[in-house]
Amino acid sequence: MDRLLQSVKININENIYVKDPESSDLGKRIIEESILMINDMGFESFTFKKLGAKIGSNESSIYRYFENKHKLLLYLASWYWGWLEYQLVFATNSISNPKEKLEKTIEIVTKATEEDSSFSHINEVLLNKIVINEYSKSYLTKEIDAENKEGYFIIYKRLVTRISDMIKAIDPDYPYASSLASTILEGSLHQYFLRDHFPSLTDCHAKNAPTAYFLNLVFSILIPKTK
Amino acid sequence: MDRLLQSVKININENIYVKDPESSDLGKRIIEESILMINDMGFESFTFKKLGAKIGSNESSIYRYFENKHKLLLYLASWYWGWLEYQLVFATNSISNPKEKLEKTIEIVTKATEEDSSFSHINEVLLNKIVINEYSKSYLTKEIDAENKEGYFIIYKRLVTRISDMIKAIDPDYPYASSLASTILEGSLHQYFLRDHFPSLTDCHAKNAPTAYFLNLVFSILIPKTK
DNA sequence: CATATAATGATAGTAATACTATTATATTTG
DNA sequence: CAAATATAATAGTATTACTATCATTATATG
Repeated sequence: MDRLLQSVKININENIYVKDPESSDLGKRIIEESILMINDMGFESFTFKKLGAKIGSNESSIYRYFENKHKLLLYLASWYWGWLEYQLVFATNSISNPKEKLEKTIEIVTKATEEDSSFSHINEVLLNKIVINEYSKSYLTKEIDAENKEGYFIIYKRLVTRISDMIKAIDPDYPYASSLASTILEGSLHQYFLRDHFPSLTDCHAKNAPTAYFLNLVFSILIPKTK
Repeated sequence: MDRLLQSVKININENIYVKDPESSDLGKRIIEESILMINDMGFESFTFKKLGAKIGSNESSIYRYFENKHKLLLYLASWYWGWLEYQLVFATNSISNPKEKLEKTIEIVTKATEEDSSFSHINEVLLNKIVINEYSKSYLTKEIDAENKEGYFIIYKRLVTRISDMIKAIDPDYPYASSLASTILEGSLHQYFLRDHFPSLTDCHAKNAPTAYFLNLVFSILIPKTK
């Protein structure tokens, strides 16, 4: 990744945290270790008490950063989507050809995650796994409408909207640009999950196969004329 | 729905329950009321204690039917997918034209659920809502591989395979039949969720719009020649 | 450099959850 | 009617998800 990112901070809705974890060493350790732990033991088994023990800190100290583990998950997910959005904008900004631009976008949002050394306390590869396995749980709740109103999902929504806009730029008459955009993002996570746990339900077995699947899918729909 | 269903029992893996809830009045009340409660309060807030209070029974009695609420969710989901599979097979069995057959299938698995009077203690409309909002939680767990091995997801997998086979029947050269089939099933649930909570991320606002979206998607991919 | 302020840590406590175990009481069936 | 089975009632446990209070340790500022 470009060194430009080293001076970039992913901007996350301030209401998600009590105290910005980027603002202190303890905060960064909370983020760093929670990624490892949630990936290891799953979100259900993960607790602030266990996290405290692991980072040699106290449960009560962690509560000064996040109200609860749900909010921590929202933070991690927002960070991930913000990071992905940055990569997307950075890589596609200079592309003027709409088809090429969408191609590059699909590639970026569906490819296997690679480590980014710009954020030393965040393991992007594991964070991607967390998003695959846990992201749905952050919005499949009874509080969804209230939390959406609070803006806890803006980054994700902005990402979908960006992709939707690119689809419209290619085919203004296609009536399902938003649905297709959300299908790409959500569907990509799902294909990776299937690959690992229900291999018979997917054809995405090779590295970056989801990219090939979605490229084929999207451009079969949008540009059947050029076939 | 056809009266044939009245003599049909949805067959669910016996390891999901301790005692078959279909085998007693209390069992049926557990299923009936748990659907209402999970729909009302969400799976997280739902407990066997609350369910017991609601049906005028005891927490410990419910544990004689299901080990825990996770297993109950697996049961409800299996029942839903089994019910949907039955409808699908019933409605498409006599269709010999592969394209028509897949069309009918997409229609059935993506359309809004309607009440089926054949199973008086099960509210299919609410059960569909539960599947939309909670199904992912049943497999996004650390126990997924063990539970998959136990066969807790066979009905769902069989459904995806059926759709995948129909796709292959239309285009044997399309290399992503399984991925496309899983995208239809999972994507349909997701579009309904978006419609209710993130309307800007979907174009599926009208009744049964997901059906139109997926019909267009699938047949743009599979039969671009006939366009 | 002293001291105020903020950050962190330690300890305790609570209500609820997700159970298990035991015993009592109905209900069914042979 | 007796035996077996199903259900209900009660109690108990470890863990979770916090809240509250107070002590200690950094750090910042005057």
